[in-house]
Amino acid sequence: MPDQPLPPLPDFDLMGYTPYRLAVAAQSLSEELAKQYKERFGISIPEWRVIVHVAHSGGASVRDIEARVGMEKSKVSRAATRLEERGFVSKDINPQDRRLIHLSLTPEGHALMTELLPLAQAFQTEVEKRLGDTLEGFEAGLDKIIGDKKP
Amino acid sequence: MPDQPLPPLPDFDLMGYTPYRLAVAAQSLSEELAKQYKERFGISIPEWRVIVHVAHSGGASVRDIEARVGMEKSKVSRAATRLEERGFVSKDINPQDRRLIHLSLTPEGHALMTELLPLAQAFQTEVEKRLGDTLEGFEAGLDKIIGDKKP
DNA sequence: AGTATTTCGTTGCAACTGCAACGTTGTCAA
DNA sequence: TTGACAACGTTGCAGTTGCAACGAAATACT
Repeated sequence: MPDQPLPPLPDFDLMGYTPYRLAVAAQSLSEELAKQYKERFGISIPEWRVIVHVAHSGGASVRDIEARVGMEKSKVSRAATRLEERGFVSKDINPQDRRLIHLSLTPEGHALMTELLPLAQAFQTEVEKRLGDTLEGFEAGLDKIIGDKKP
Repeated sequence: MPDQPLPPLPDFDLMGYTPYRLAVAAQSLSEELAKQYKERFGISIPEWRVIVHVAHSGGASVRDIEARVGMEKSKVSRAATRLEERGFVSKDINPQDRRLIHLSLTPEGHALMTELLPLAQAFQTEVEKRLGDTLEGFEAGLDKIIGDKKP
């Protein structure tokens, strides 16, 4: 007696599933980018995000980065520690509120960013070129997924 | 003597950086989806990807999934082991090539997918609705980033 | 004032990850 | 056939992750 009593499943193609496709695309792009500065500067993705935000904001607390960049605070904390150990950022307590840690670029960190940022910009340009005329629609879609987070 | 000798950095906004935005969007969508079946079925993302591919292909080897889904083979292996321990898939050695492990759904796994897939489909529909008229351009952009992988 | 509550950053812990090394099995060629 | 080589899946290991718990510091409440 054959076991055919199971009703067929709805046919579901993972390769056409948007959340999956999005995850694959993100991983692909992230790895491609990370590879560049990982092997050249020894900077991981969390460290990259922290230092870029510090550079852009000109000094921020762990909580700032947690909120703006959407990283776990422990992740931020450990990334900041590694960056400090390497001499790229300094961690100072905020005298006004001594719970806060003020992260800022050291001269070495500044020098690092001077090398790193043009590289990142070039990658952005290359991505835009690859997206071609779909760029606009693509970015619009990203906006809709991310939602507005501009306080 | 003030320390102003540092040349200003190119102003770089992480929030407008496509690779970063893509990563955030992917994480957001993945977490939103994973939350549903994680707390209801105790299935992690790697497990989800494996079992969906097994269900769709009607049986696959670890290597198949590694190639098609883009997961590390050790990750596939461990996810498959967990799924087997929970009774959702069975791992049998392929008699033709005894190096290969044939993963297939158990009746319990089939039942799980019967519950899970409609949920996933509903999420897809919701995402499409959220993307609205940007859906087409967005998917086209994903295609350009992922590259064609349809053997 | 003094006390409770909240916020901030760090740390302990268990789970997960990627990578290399391994044993097993199959393939190829001498 | 035999031996070298490649493919497959698992496992050991070190590094990373998220979560909860923690101490220190600030704020709110009485």
